[in-house]
Amino acid sequence: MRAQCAKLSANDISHYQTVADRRILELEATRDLSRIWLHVDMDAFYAAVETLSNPSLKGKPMAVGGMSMISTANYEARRFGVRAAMPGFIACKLCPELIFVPTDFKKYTHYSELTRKVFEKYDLNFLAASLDEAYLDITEVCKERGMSGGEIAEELRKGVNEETGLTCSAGVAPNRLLAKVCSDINKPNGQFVLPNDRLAVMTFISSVPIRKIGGIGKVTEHILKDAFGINTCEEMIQKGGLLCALFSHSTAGSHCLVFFLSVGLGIGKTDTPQVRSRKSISSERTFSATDDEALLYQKLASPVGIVLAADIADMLCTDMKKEGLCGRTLTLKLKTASFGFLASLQFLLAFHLTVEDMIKVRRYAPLLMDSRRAMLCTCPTKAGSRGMTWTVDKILTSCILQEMVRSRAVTLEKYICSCEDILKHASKLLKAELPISLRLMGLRVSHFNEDKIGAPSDPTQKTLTNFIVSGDSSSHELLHYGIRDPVDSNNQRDLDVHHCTSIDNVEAEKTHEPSSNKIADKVTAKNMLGEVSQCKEAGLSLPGQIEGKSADRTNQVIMDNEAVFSSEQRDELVWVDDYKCSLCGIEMPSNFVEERQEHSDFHLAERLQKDESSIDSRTSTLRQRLFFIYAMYTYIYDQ
DNA sequence: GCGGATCAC
DNA sequence: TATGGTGATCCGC
Repeated sequence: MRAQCAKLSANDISHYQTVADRRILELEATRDLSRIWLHVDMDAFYAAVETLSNPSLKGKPMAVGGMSMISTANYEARRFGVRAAMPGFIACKLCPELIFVPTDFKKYTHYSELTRKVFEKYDLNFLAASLDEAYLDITEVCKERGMSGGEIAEELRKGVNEETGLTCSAGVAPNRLLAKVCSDINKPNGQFVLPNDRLAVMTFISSVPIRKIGGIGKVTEHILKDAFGINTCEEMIQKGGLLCALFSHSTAGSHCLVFFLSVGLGIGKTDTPQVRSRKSISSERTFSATDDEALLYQKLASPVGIVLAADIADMLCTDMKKEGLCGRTLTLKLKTASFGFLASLQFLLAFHLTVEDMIKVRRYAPLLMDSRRAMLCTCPTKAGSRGMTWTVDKILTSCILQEMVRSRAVTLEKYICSCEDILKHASKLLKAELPISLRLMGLRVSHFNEDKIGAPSDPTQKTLTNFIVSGDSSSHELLHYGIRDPVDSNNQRDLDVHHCTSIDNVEAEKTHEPSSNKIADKVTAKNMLGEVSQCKEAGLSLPGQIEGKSADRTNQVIMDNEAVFSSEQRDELVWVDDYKCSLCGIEMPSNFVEERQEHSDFHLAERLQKDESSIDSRTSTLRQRLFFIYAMYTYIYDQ
């Protein structure tokens, strides 16, 4: 975005500034100062509830959660820097005295209900944002009782305290966006009132840091700061021209111009939306990374007879039954083990990576993670290619250490809710990903039965599969092209897996390295030093030890390899009669452009694999093989 | 409709 | 030793 900013001419900027100014005027015209909204936020809710049921915790630093993750911490613990969403073992280091209390949602739900009974007295249609937060439209109650927003807030907070013994904070403002910001100002056990006055709102919002705004998270904050120099809401307006030039004009979304400008103006929603029904239901578990297929299947569902608590499909099914839901889209979520640090280190050392290169590595990381897919897949993550500015630090953390999340979904013809159905389709989704090493799996069902209400679709219209199978279609031969119901594509998948077994050698080969690069390898200082010295032995040059082997030379080698691949092997695939693959005989019409490309890639991958093993037997220093793998991925990625 | 990404709590 | 779980939404195919 910075680059795009730089490209703008003075003319462009003044043009966009005009457009932005017009938008600002339009938005200003929509400003609604007629409502009074109140945002209530319970203070350290879970921690406070736990203290209530165990008063001996009072005054001591305490956190709700475990060694893996903390949900919330009381104010004593916060003084040490302990925060929600912090891993427990880190919190321990910050505060060795810290007391841990496991989460108990039953308790929190109970107290949440008590608070909501109080909220109801002020707004029957209040919006519950979570167990411990709610928005109330107190316009009417203020009028009826002739009280100010501040007075109502005082009374409500007192009521909550009497009812529960807990304290809360409140913000009163003309809209929800502002009310939320306000409730944070005098936290804990305090309140802040922003009057329904345009000047007051503008003065208030001008100095608010953008991160305080709901919807602006870590990433958006970083983009706005880094690319536009926007730190406060006021600057949203000042840099309106730039924002206008680079953000979409769509009317919704937290990443659109209208949203950013309204934040700058302190404009937010004032309506009471109708209660929205849920759109999906899911269950997921984190576990210690494994690539054991039986174990992975077992995480989805235990073998018959053995019921484990951590059975994802069963948990989901139970929840669905509770809510009486049936859905027809099933999504499998996967979190792969973190990208091996040692593997990354080898890349760094081998290629003297610049920042640019590191971005590439991140792009290739998913390919490296999963060599089988890498050969067929042409879609690595695009995150690194969006022109975001990356600090070296950011790259190191996200490129090397960040785990990768994927999802795979099917939409079925029938609505499902039984554990068997969920499991059947989930297993197929998982099967297509094997082999893989995972540390999390999750299942989500969406596209519920009720979704249809109000949808313009014609229930009598047949699906494509039905259309073909039922014989309405005159082109029965379509079936001969291998078009199947995706749900029933097991055979095809099996074929892929079979074809790809040879490719797994890339991965298998790694285990023959002097020290293995297995995913989720433990990284210790000792380990790392050992690895570096082994890199040396294997002929890898290290920074500062480079003679003729400069980064340029490295690039040259890669480019040479690329050139060879492109000229010789790219065109060797011939479609006989423009129809049949000369290598394996598979039939594919010429208009299946992408499918054909993928098919060629597959044969290419096969070929590369063979080449690599022959090189491996001839010479093969670690360095050479890294070159080879790098070039291979580069080529496939570019394809 | 799918998959990645972001966000809230 | 060790960095969660649930749900929503948006964007670009």
